[in-house]
Amino acid sequence: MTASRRSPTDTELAILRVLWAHGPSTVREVAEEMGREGAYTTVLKLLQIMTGKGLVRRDESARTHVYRAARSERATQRQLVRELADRAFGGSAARLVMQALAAKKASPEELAAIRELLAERQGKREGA
Amino acid sequence: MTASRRSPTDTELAILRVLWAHGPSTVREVAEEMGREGAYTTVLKLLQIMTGKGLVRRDESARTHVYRAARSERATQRQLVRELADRAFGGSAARLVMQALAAKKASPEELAAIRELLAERQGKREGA
DNA sequence: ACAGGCATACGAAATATTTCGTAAGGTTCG
DNA sequence: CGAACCTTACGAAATATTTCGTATGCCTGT
Repeated sequence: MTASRRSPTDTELAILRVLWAHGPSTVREVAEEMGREGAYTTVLKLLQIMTGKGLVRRDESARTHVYRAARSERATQRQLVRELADRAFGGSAARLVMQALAAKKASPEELAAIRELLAERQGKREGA
Repeated sequence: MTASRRSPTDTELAILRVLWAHGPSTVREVAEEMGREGAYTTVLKLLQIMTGKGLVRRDESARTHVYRAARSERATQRQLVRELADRAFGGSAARLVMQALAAKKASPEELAAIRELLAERQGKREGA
């Protein structure tokens, strides 16, 4: 199973973000949302390429095609994180986490959420 | 100031990993460590380009030049994390952390270390 | 001195990514 | 219908990245 290919490029990711945020969209909607109305055909071309790569699905039932992300935002994020861990942290997500915590300030709420998640994970070992 | 440009590419990062792990190295050493002895001049070229980009520093005092990473592994990791947060997590390192924890299993020791780090960070507010 | 080995430099091909122009054809409306 | 407008398709230029071949010269050992 050749499940996952290469991760989306920068521009592809920018497009995916629009699709995740707005749901299935036409080329025009994506272009507008990206603030690049002038580059309509650029977005079109990218979406065509992304269709070829399987990053998006295309509904051609209407003349104006509608695109949607093929994979969920979450699944894609996980893949990106995994790749970064492999590329720069010797495969250790934990080390990545520690650098992430150091790299940007998180709000107290966010820290709390993380602690909760951690507690949950460790809790699993003891069957809650 | 224009401190940081674009992050290292995949191959550049692979070279940096060698330099971080082994310290200042010659082209040959880097090539061997990467298991690409056949591609000696490729590694040389990359190192030359990286020198131009400021990613590595070159000691030319001997005939055989010695290269070292210009920035620490940690600083680079932080930059990469920040970029990923911006590109795929709406700039939130906290959300990145949560996905990272979900993406790969961490050992109990690692989880403990993370919890400790978190406790420390929250502790700061109270001056411990 | 000279041959062999090894080093750097660098041009240019091979790839990959992004951008844009233009062609072709459908739709709408007066 | 026919003009104006919209759509997709797609070739090809502009960039960026990676790879390799070749030129050139230094340093060794004999």
